[in-house]
Amino acid sequence: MERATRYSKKREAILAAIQSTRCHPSAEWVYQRLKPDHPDLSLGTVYRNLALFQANGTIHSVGVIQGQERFDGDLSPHSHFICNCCGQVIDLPGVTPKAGQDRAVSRQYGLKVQHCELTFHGLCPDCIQQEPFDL
Amino acid sequence: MERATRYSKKREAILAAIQSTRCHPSAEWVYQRLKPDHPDLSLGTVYRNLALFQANGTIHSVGVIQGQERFDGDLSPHSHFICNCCGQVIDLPGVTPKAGQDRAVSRQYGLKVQHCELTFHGLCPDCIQQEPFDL
DNA sequence: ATGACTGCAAAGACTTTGCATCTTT
DNA sequence: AAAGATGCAAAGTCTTTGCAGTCAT
Repeated sequence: MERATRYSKKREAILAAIQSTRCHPSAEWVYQRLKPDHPDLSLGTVYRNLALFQANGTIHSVGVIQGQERFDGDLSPHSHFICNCCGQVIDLPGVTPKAGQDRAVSRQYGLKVQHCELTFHGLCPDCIQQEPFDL
Repeated sequence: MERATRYSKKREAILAAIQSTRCHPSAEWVYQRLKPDHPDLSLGTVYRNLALFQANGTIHSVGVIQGQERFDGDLSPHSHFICNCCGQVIDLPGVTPKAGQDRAVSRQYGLKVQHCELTFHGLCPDCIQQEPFDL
């Protein structure tokens, strides 16, 4: 038997915060973002709800970047670029893995592929500018 | 001026440990692995050397899996499958992103792509077997 | 009322770091 | 001898969790 889920104003606000930004937020970011309107919000609640959203597939994890886990509320197929310098995550709509590659891998290796992600790493426009030229 | 690097028996052993396994080890794994032969090895040294290897490109990070960062000493182009259940990382030789996609992304988005990775998530053969069938 | 949700603060897990000591060159 | 590398333990970060009080149904 699975645990029932009730309505919660803060849960709603946490999800809305994630879904209304393209910055791929961390728990701390969500907390700081909502703190002004929800002065009694606690970081523990943010973490608990992020775990819940992840478990039921409402959001995805982008992975741990510079020590903090980052989340994405956009479930449409797209890839990410992660800046090695500032940690910014940039969406790459339209960029996808080869079609059918997940099924090919499943068959070929006897795995059950549930998810596939393509990620690019490097320097974002901002950090390219700030790079020293004599290196 | 950059800092010189001297020889160190432990550094050599740490690198050898990573390069001689396909398990994509964590710092703790390397530490436990070398402890018998190097009783005075400390975890701090493992971390410091892992950071060094990563900085000079001798090893890659596979990312943080279930709380621990995992590393890969195999620099040849290949992809990874990560088990959502046990955290095991499996190499997928021959599985690669679309050719030229990194350059396309660089151009299209004004980024400087340095690295691109394709990762699959799901259940490994071991965990498929242990899955309950009535779910 | 019942069971879920939350705040708070403590605990946990992993990683980093300061400093004295030991090694390599 | 100089500068790097290490052990040890303390400190740092991010995340999880226990418990008592609060809220939704």
